[in-house]
Amino acid sequence: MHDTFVSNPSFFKLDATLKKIRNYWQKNFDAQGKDITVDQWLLLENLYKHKRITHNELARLTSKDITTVSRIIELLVKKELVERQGSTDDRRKVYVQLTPAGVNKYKDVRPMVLEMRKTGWKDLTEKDYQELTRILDVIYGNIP
Amino acid sequence: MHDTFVSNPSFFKLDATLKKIRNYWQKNFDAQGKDITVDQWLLLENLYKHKRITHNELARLTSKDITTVSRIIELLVKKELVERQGSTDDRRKVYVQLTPAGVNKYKDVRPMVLEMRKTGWKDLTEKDYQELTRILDVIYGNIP
DNA sequence: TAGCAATAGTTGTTATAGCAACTATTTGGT
DNA sequence: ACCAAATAGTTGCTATAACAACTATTGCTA
Repeated sequence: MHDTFVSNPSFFKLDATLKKIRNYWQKNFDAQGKDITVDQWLLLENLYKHKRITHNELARLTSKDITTVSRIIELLVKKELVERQGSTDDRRKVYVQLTPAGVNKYKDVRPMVLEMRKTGWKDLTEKDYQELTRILDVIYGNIP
Repeated sequence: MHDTFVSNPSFFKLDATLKKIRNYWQKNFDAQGKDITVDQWLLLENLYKHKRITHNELARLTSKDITTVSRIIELLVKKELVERQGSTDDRRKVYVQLTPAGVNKYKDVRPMVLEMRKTGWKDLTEKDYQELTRILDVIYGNIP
């Protein structure tokens, strides 16, 4: 734990990298006329995987605030990619799931996402991936 | 470049880690009554280092959109931590620098930031830092 | 079982992010 | 010298992020 990295801008580098990725994804979505944002895509991905979940679970799965999830879902409902269903057993809960159009959107966009991930990882190895994962997990766990 | 990581959510992990750090920093700023946001701090840091620079340079240094910089500077000016000066040689340019109160704020907040960086890097080595830096730099460079 | 705490979700507000459109200047090519 | 292109910055708009306050339920406990 020397000053060399205590004073170094790792936060800045994480932020800059993430913005670069996010902008690249968004530009590609726009260029292909996908009419979707990066974060809307992340929710679609989780809804495809989990079929039918509450706002709360979706927030936990995506590391998003529940208010943010609520508003993104609102936009996805307007686009008719997602539908909400009030729970009958616990009337506080609202379940969310993809519409058929939402499933199509997922299948339509997914190949692009895989390609873009490949682009980001060019010249990096499986070991690099594991190292990145490990280091980020430690940092995440260190923070109270 | 196997499917194991092409399909894995590295974007998500970066995003989640960054949010964790950002929220931790902000909570600490608030708890100590620093009356400043994380991104405002990043600008202060750069202004302290570079003394007197334009919005444009600040945007480049921080990986922020120039419109975002313009608005954050506006808030810092309202807090009287920063002052703007129109350039005389090129009248499109606006130079920005810390006020004496801004310098004090920087010196007041900096020890907290160093402590929080230490917390994030607990149990990690200098080599880990270099690995993270290397991997993020490669990803950054891969993206057009 | 009455009442209070906890939980799920929405709404309001402020900040950051990025694009488009705009003004004001400066630069470059002819 | 003139006009088009480029540059610096601001403003308007939409989306994401987070906190606080609020409603509507459900669970817990005295």
